[in-house]
Amino acid sequence: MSVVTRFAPSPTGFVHVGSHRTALYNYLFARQQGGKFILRIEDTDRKRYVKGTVENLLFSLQRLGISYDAGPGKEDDKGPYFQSRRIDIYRKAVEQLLQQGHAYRCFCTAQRLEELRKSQTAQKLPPAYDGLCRELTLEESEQRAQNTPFVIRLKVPKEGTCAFHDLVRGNVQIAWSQIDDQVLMKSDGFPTYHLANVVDDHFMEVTHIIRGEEWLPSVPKHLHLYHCFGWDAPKMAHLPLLLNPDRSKLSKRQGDVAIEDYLKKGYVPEALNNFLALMGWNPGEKNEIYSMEELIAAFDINKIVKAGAVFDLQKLNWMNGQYIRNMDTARYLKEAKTWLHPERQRDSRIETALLALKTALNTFTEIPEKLGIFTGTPPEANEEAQNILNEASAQQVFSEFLREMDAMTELREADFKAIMKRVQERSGVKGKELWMPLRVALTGAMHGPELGYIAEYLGKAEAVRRITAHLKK
RNA sequence: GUCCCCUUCGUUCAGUGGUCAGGACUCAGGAUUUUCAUUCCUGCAACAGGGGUUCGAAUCCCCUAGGGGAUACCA
Repeated sequence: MSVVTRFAPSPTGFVHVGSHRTALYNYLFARQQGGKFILRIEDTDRKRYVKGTVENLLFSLQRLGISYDAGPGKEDDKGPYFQSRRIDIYRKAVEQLLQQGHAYRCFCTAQRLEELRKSQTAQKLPPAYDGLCRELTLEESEQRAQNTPFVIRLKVPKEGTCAFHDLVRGNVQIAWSQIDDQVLMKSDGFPTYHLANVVDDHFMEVTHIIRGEEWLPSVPKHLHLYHCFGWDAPKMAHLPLLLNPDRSKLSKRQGDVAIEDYLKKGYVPEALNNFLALMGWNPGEKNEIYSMEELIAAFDINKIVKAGAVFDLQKLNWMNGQYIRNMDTARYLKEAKTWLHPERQRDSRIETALLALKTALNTFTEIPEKLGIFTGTPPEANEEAQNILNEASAQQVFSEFLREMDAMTELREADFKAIMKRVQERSGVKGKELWMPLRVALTGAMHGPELGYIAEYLGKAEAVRRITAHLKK
């Protein structure tokens, strides 16, 4: 049977990086196995629905290059892929459960449940439904349903343990006594996650459920549902969580958690994928830079790590820098320009400056700041730099350089080395003593990108002007 | 509280009974470079603790501690 995985987010906000990693793993596994990857929107909680998040989600997936074979906008005979449009399917399913005695209507009010929970907590008992409505006869239940609001609960076994195998965790056992009679259908007629998820995964023929670790404790409920329906359960893999530096669940309080935040900050989509893929799994080789194709080829679901991983910005930054440096020039220039002020974008020489910065960037956001050395007015040379300017050899370099300039119509980076070579020969000055005076004269600083780029960016006239300014009569 | 999961350098990932416990990021030092950055080299740095099992444990078992997750008519 061919593999089918799914990513099933709920549209309640931004796309969390952990959520994206889940999507990525599902995608990698499906692609590697030559299977199908589907996207399903779990919008069964009308209270939590946030407008625009579906669009946002689709956009994020697209930006990061994760394509799905079926899902919103790509319907097939297994759809629709919005749970809110599948309500009839869930109702039919839960009716079957009801008729077969696997589920029951519960008429308990929210108030009673609240009190129940309070008293249980006071007695240090685990809060759980006490089963008041569990033994109602179908007849009675149907009668009361006429004029009383109700939910439908799953009749969970009372004794024994639920043992199952997880692709990441191995064998796991949970006592049935720990499992509450889960609500399957809310009083508003919408299903809960547990019901909708199981029903959809079955009808969409999902073979592997790859999702976050927070779902591990509800596996018994799901397995019981499959059992009641008489369906085979998919294989499961519960992924370790992404963590804050203090090892709590990665949250907004301690930094950016939304994919779009990182996109906005100038991170390269490929780098984001590469980095996230390596949080919780690693091919175990020296190289850590992987294209999507390489990730697909190398991915091994059996080698997913069990422990949670701290989201390490330092490494992301490094990796992003790698992607920027390895980017082909055309794409680099195109992307880099989007980080410029509109007026700078019209600057005909800006590419020269951008090219010089390519090795100096970890993220594109650093561009405006690092561009300063090209576009800004040079700072007053500090004492150390001033000393360099005052050297007799510096003066010689200046005049020789100026003389070179006389012969040129324009100043090109490509010619710069040759020019300097001639200046060196004529002046007899070389090495640092040759270059530093020019650097200081041109930029006011002792450090910066390659001088040739700076010179070309400035242009002949401006370069000459700056050097002349430091020439002593 | 209860249940479940987890525990190798600061971070991340290798290592599934015999390894000098390895790689990557960070950091430090060095080389290259006109400087910075890049690149390259070197180095610092870990098996949570305690019991077993075994000739031999990071690797298997138990306990403890710590961390995380779940305990909703949210997902």
